[in-house]
Amino acid sequence: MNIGDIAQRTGLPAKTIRYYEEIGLVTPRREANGYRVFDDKDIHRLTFLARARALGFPIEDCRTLLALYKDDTRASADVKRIAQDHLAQIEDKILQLQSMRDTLTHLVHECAGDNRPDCPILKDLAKG
Amino acid sequence: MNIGDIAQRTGLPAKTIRYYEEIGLVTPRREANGYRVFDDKDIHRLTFLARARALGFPIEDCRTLLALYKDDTRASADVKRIAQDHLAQIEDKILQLQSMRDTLTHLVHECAGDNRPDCPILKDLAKG
DNA sequence: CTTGACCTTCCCGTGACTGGAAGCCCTATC
DNA sequence: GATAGGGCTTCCAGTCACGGGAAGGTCAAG
Repeated sequence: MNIGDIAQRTGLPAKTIRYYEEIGLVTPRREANGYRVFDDKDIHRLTFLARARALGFPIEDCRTLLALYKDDTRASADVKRIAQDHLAQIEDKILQLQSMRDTLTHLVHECAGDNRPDCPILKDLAKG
Repeated sequence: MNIGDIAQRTGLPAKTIRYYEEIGLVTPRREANGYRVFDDKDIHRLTFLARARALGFPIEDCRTLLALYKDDTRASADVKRIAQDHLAQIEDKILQLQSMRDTLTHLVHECAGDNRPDCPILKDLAKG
Protein backbone atom coordinates (compact mmCIF):
# COMPACT_ATOMS: atom_id res chain seq x y z
CA MET A 1 0.00 0.00 0.00
CA ASN A 2 1.42 3.33 -1.05
CA ILE A 3 0.80 6.61 0.64
CA GLY A 4 -2.01 7.62 -1.68
CA ASP A 5 -4.08 4.55 -0.87
CA ILE A 6 -3.44 5.02 2.81
CA ALA A 7 -4.46 8.65 2.60
CA GLN A 8 -7.76 7.57 1.12
CA ARG A 9 -8.32 4.82 3.63
CA THR A 10 -7.49 6.86 6.69
CA GLY A 11 -8.82 10.20 5.50
CA LEU A 12 -5.48 11.75 6.39
CA PRO A 13 -3.73 13.87 3.74
CA ALA A 14 -0.51 12.34 2.41
CA LYS A 15 1.33 15.39 3.73
CA THR A 16 0.11 14.65 7.20
CA ILE A 17 1.16 11.03 6.99
CA ARG A 18 4.66 12.06 5.91
CA TYR A 19 4.73 14.48 8.81
CA TYR A 20 3.71 11.75 11.21
CA GLU A 21 6.57 9.65 9.95
CA GLU A 22 8.96 12.56 10.35
CA ILE A 23 8.06 12.94 14.02
CA GLY A 24 8.18 9.21 14.59
CA LEU A 25 4.50 8.34 14.93
CA VAL A 26 4.67 5.78 12.14
CA THR A 27 7.59 4.04 10.52
CA PRO A 28 6.53 2.49 7.24
CA ARG A 29 9.15 0.46 5.47
CA ARG A 30 10.50 1.51 2.11
CA GLU A 31 10.53 -0.14 -1.25
CA ALA A 32 13.66 -0.25 -3.37
CA ASN A 33 12.47 2.83 -5.23
CA GLY A 34 12.13 4.83 -2.02
CA TYR A 35 8.34 4.66 -1.87
CA ARG A 36 6.76 4.17 1.52
CA VAL A 37 4.92 0.91 2.06
CA PHE A 38 2.30 0.70 4.77
CA ASP A 39 1.25 -2.55 6.35
CA ASP A 40 -1.81 -3.28 8.46
CA LYS A 41 -0.14 -2.12 11.64
CA ASP A 42 0.74 1.21 10.09
CA ILE A 43 -2.81 1.60 8.89
CA HIS A 44 -4.09 0.83 12.33
CA ARG A 45 -1.80 3.37 13.95
CA LEU A 46 -2.82 6.01 11.45
CA THR A 47 -6.48 5.30 11.98
CA PHE A 48 -5.93 5.59 15.71
CA LEU A 49 -4.13 8.88 15.17
CA ALA A 50 -6.84 10.22 12.90
CA ARG A 51 -9.46 9.47 15.50
CA ALA A 52 -7.47 10.85 18.40
CA ARG A 53 -6.72 14.02 16.45
CA ALA A 54 -10.38 14.35 15.55
CA LEU A 55 -11.08 14.39 19.28
CA GLY A 56 -8.63 17.26 19.55
CA PHE A 57 -5.83 15.46 21.38
CA PRO A 58 -2.53 17.22 20.75
CA ILE A 59 0.12 15.23 18.93
CA GLU A 60 2.14 14.48 22.05
CA ASP A 61 -0.95 13.10 23.76
CA CYS A 62 -1.49 10.94 20.71
CA ARG A 63 2.02 9.62 21.02
CA THR A 64 1.43 8.76 24.65
CA LEU A 65 -1.93 7.19 23.91
CA LEU A 66 -0.40 5.03 21.23
CA ALA A 67 2.27 3.90 23.65
CA LEU A 68 -0.36 3.09 26.26
CA TYR A 69 -2.40 1.24 23.70
CA LYS A 70 0.56 -0.93 22.85
CA ASP A 71 1.36 -1.53 26.51
CA ASP A 72 -0.65 -4.43 27.87
CA THR A 73 0.33 -3.59 31.42
CA ARG A 74 -1.05 -0.04 31.29
CA ALA A 75 -3.39 1.29 33.92
CA SER A 76 -6.59 2.69 32.51
CA ALA A 77 -6.15 5.48 35.03
CA ASP A 78 -3.29 6.84 32.93
CA VAL A 79 -5.44 6.98 29.87
CA LYS A 80 -8.30 8.49 31.75
CA ARG A 81 -6.13 11.23 33.19
CA ILE A 82 -4.99 12.31 29.76
CA ALA A 83 -8.52 12.34 28.47
CA GLN A 84 -9.78 14.27 31.48
CA ASP A 85 -7.06 16.89 31.21
CA HIS A 86 -7.81 17.32 27.56
CA LEU A 87 -11.52 17.49 28.29
CA ALA A 88 -10.89 20.22 30.84
CA GLN A 89 -8.99 22.24 28.25
CA ILE A 90 -11.80 21.86 25.78
CA GLU A 91 -14.38 22.94 28.31
CA ASP A 92 -12.25 25.93 29.11
CA LYS A 93 -12.05 26.92 25.51
CA ILE A 94 -15.77 26.47 25.05
CA LEU A 95 -16.40 28.87 27.90
CA GLN A 96 -14.05 31.44 26.42
CA LEU A 97 -15.66 31.16 23.02
CA GLN A 98 -19.15 31.34 24.47
CA SER A 99 -18.22 34.52 26.25
CA MET A 100 -16.94 36.01 23.02
CA ARG A 101 -20.00 34.82 21.21
CA ASP A 102 -22.33 36.40 23.74
CA THR A 103 -20.60 39.76 23.54
CA LEU A 104 -20.41 39.65 19.77
CA THR A 105 -24.02 38.58 19.38
CA HIS A 106 -25.09 41.49 21.50
CA LEU A 107 -22.95 43.97 19.58
CA VAL A 108 -24.01 42.68 16.18
CA HIS A 109 -27.62 42.96 17.27
CA GLU A 110 -27.12 46.57 18.25
CA CYS A 111 -25.49 47.57 15.00
CA ALA A 112 -27.77 48.86 12.29
CA GLY A 113 -25.53 47.64 9.51
CA ASP A 114 -26.47 50.39 7.13
CA ASN A 115 -24.71 53.19 5.26
CA ARG A 116 -24.31 55.42 8.26
CA PRO A 117 -21.03 55.53 10.17
CA ASP A 118 -22.58 55.24 13.61
CA CYS A 119 -21.57 51.87 14.99
CA PRO A 120 -21.94 50.42 18.48
CA ILE A 121 -19.37 47.74 17.71
CA LEU A 122 -16.61 50.25 17.11
CA LYS A 123 -17.84 52.30 20.01
CA ASP A 124 -17.47 49.35 22.30
CA LEU A 125 -14.03 48.46 21.02
CA ALA A 126 -12.90 52.03 21.37
CA LYS A 127 -14.06 52.54 24.88
CA GLY A 128 -12.25 49.44 26.17
CA MET B 1 5.44 56.87 28.26
CA ASN B 2 7.79 53.97 27.72
CA ILE B 3 6.80 50.50 26.69
CA GLY B 4 6.73 49.15 30.23
CA ASP B 5 4.16 51.69 31.40
CA ILE B 6 2.06 51.07 28.31
CA ALA B 7 2.19 47.34 28.88
CA GLN B 8 0.79 47.88 32.36
CA ARG B 9 -1.89 50.29 31.21
CA THR B 10 -3.11 48.20 28.30
CA GLY B 11 -2.54 44.78 29.80
CA LEU B 12 -0.60 43.81 26.67
CA PRO B 13 2.88 42.30 27.12
CA ALA B 14 5.71 44.51 25.92
CA LYS B 15 6.62 41.79 23.44
CA THR B 16 3.18 41.98 21.92
CA ILE B 17 3.35 45.75 21.60
CA ARG B 18 6.68 45.50 19.81
CA TYR B 19 5.15 42.92 17.53
CA TYR B 20 2.22 45.22 16.79
CA GLU B 21 4.66 47.91 15.85
CA GLU B 22 6.55 45.51 13.61
CA ILE B 23 3.42 44.70 11.64
CA GLY B 24 2.38 48.32 11.48
CA LEU B 25 -0.52 48.44 13.91
CA VAL B 26 1.08 51.18 15.97
CA THR B 27 3.89 53.57 15.17
CA PRO B 28 5.20 55.13 18.35
CA ARG B 29 7.87 57.77 17.93
CA ARG B 30 11.37 57.24 19.25
CA GLU B 31 13.46 59.12 21.72
CA ALA B 32 17.05 60.01 20.98
CA ASN B 33 18.20 56.90 22.85
CA GLY B 34 16.05 54.64 20.69
CA TYR B 35 13.34 54.06 23.28
CA ARG B 36 9.74 53.97 22.06
CA VAL B 37 7.50 56.76 23.27
CA PHE B 38 3.74 56.25 23.24
CA ASP B 39 1.29 59.12 23.15
CA ASP B 40 -2.43 59.07 23.89
CA LYS B 41 -3.32 58.03 20.37
CA ASP B 42 -1.01 55.05 20.57
CA ILE B 43 -2.49 54.06 23.89
CA HIS B 44 -5.95 54.33 22.44
CA ARG B 45 -5.07 52.16 19.47
CA LEU B 46 -3.49 49.56 21.72
CA THR B 47 -6.51 49.50 23.99
CA PHE B 48 -8.70 49.06 20.93
CA LEU B 49 -6.48 46.21 19.78
CA ALA B 50 -6.48 44.55 23.17
CA ARG B 51 -10.25 44.59 23.26
CA ALA B 52 -10.68 43.39 19.69
CA ARG B 53 -8.19 40.59 20.25
CA ALA B 54 -9.99 39.64 23.45
CA LEU B 55 -13.09 39.16 21.32
CA GLY B 56 -11.07 36.85 19.15
CA PHE B 57 -10.80 39.01 16.05
CA PRO B 58 -7.77 37.98 14.01
CA ILE B 59 -5.06 40.57 13.60
CA GLU B 60 -6.03 41.45 10.04
CA ASP B 61 -9.60 42.06 11.14
CA CYS B 62 -8.22 44.31 13.84
CA ARG B 63 -6.29 46.25 11.25
CA THR B 64 -9.43 46.70 9.19
CA LEU B 65 -11.50 47.63 12.23
CA LEU B 66 -8.96 50.25 13.23
CA ALA B 67 -9.09 51.69 9.72
CA LEU B 68 -12.87 51.77 9.81
CA TYR B 69 -12.79 53.37 13.20
CA LYS B 70 -10.61 56.16 11.90
CA ASP B 71 -12.75 56.62 8.80
CA ASP B 72 -15.65 58.96 9.52
CA THR B 73 -17.32 58.04 6.25
CA ARG B 74 -17.49 54.31 7.02
CA ALA B 75 -20.71 52.35 6.70
CA SER B 76 -21.61 50.47 9.84
CA ALA B 77 -22.56 47.61 7.50
CA ASP B 78 -18.87 47.01 6.84
CA VAL B 79 -18.14 46.71 10.52
CA LYS B 80 -21.15 44.52 11.08
CA ARG B 81 -20.17 42.16 8.29
CA ILE B 82 -16.74 41.59 9.82
CA ALA B 83 -18.23 40.97 13.22
CA GLN B 84 -20.85 38.61 11.82
CA ASP B 85 -18.31 36.59 9.88
CA HIS B 86 -16.16 36.31 12.94
CA LEU B 87 -19.15 35.36 15.03
CA ALA B 88 -20.01 32.61 12.57
CA GLN B 89 -16.49 31.22 12.87
CA ILE B 90 -16.74 31.23 16.62
CA GLU B 91 -20.07 29.46 16.57
CA ASP B 92 -18.59 26.89 14.25
CA LYS B 93 -15.72 26.26 16.57
CA ILE B 94 -18.02 26.01 19.56
CA LEU B 95 -19.99 23.31 17.79
CA GLN B 96 -16.84 21.37 16.96
CA LEU B 97 -15.61 21.61 20.51
CA GLN B 98 -18.95 20.62 21.93
CA SER B 99 -18.97 17.55 19.78
CA MET B 100 -15.50 16.62 21.03
CA ARG B 101 -16.57 17.34 24.57
CA ASP B 102 -19.63 15.13 24.30
CA THR B 103 -17.65 12.19 22.97
CA LEU B 104 -14.89 12.66 25.50
CA THR B 105 -17.28 13.05 28.38
CA HIS B 106 -18.93 9.82 27.42
CA LEU B 107 -15.64 7.96 27.08
CA VAL B 108 -14.23 9.31 30.33
CA HIS B 109 -17.39 8.25 32.07
CA GLU B 110 -17.05 4.74 30.78
CA CYS B 111 -13.44 4.36 31.84
CA ALA B 112 -12.85 2.88 35.26
CA GLY B 113 -9.58 4.73 35.72
CA ASP B 114 -8.01 2.06 37.85
CA ASN B 115 -4.96 -0.17 37.70
CA ARG B 116 -6.36 -2.53 35.14
CA PRO B 117 -5.47 -2.20 31.48
CA ASP B 118 -9.01 -2.50 30.17
CA CYS B 119 -9.93 0.89 28.74
CA PRO B 120 -12.93 1.93 26.65
CA ILE B 121 -11.17 5.10 25.60
CA LEU B 122 -8.37 3.23 23.88
CA LYS B 123 -10.87 0.75 22.55
CA ASP B 124 -12.81 3.52 20.92
CA LEU B 125 -9.72 5.16 19.44
CA ALA B 126 -8.51 1.85 18.12
CA LYS B 127 -11.70 0.83 16.45
CA GLY B 128 -11.97 4.14 14.50
C1' DC C 1 8.57 7.19 -26.40
C1' DT C 2 5.83 10.13 -24.24
C1' DT C 3 2.29 11.36 -21.16
C1' DG C 4 0.36 11.77 -16.83
C1' DA C 5 -0.25 10.24 -12.31
C1' DC C 6 2.16 8.92 -8.73
C1' DC C 7 6.00 9.33 -5.44
C1' DT C 8 10.30 11.60 -3.20
C1' DT C 9 12.82 15.46 -0.54
C1' DC C 10 13.39 20.16 0.71
C1' DC C 11 12.15 24.61 2.08
C1' DC C 12 9.02 28.30 3.18
C1' DG C 13 4.71 30.07 5.25
C1' DT C 14 0.91 29.98 8.54
C1' DG C 15 -0.94 33.14 13.45
C1' DA C 16 0.25 35.56 17.00
C1' DC C 17 3.03 35.67 19.62
C1' DT C 18 6.94 33.89 23.45
C1' DG C 19 11.67 32.98 25.18
C1' DG C 20 16.15 34.07 25.31
C1' DA C 21 20.69 36.05 24.17
C1' DA C 22 23.66 40.04 23.62
C1' DG C 23 24.12 44.53 24.45
C1' DC C 24 22.88 49.76 25.30
C1' DC C 25 20.81 53.24 28.76
C1' DC C 26 19.64 55.28 33.10
C1' DT C 27 19.53 55.84 37.99
C1' DA C 28 21.06 54.89 42.57
C1' DT C 29 24.32 53.57 45.70
C1' DC C 30 28.92 52.99 47.73
C1' DG D 1 33.99 57.04 39.67
C1' DA D 2 32.84 52.21 39.52
C1' DT D 3 29.15 49.17 39.87
C1' DA D 4 24.69 46.99 40.30
C1' DG D 5 19.96 46.77 38.94
C1' DG D 6 16.32 47.32 36.03
C1' DG D 7 14.51 48.73 31.67
C1' DC D 8 15.15 49.23 26.99
C1' DT D 9 16.89 47.69 22.21
C1' DT D 10 17.44 44.21 18.25
C1' DC D 11 17.65 39.70 16.43
C1' DC D 12 16.99 34.79 16.20
C1' DA D 13 14.62 30.65 17.17
C1' DG D 14 10.63 28.09 18.59
C1' DT D 15 5.70 27.22 19.05
C1' DC D 16 1.61 23.67 16.70
C1' DA D 17 0.32 20.80 13.06
C1' DC D 18 0.52 20.88 9.16
C1' DG D 19 -0.08 23.01 3.78
C1' DG D 20 1.87 24.82 -0.68
C1' DG D 21 4.86 24.39 -4.08
C1' DA D 22 9.27 23.43 -6.52
C1' DA D 23 12.46 20.10 -8.52
C1' DG D 24 12.97 15.72 -9.75
C1' DG D 25 12.59 10.28 -9.70
C1' DT D 26 9.17 6.19 -10.95
C1' DC D 27 5.72 3.60 -13.06
C1' DA D 28 1.88 1.94 -16.01
C1' DA D 29 -0.69 2.82 -20.23
C1' DG D 30 -1.08 3.97 -24.86
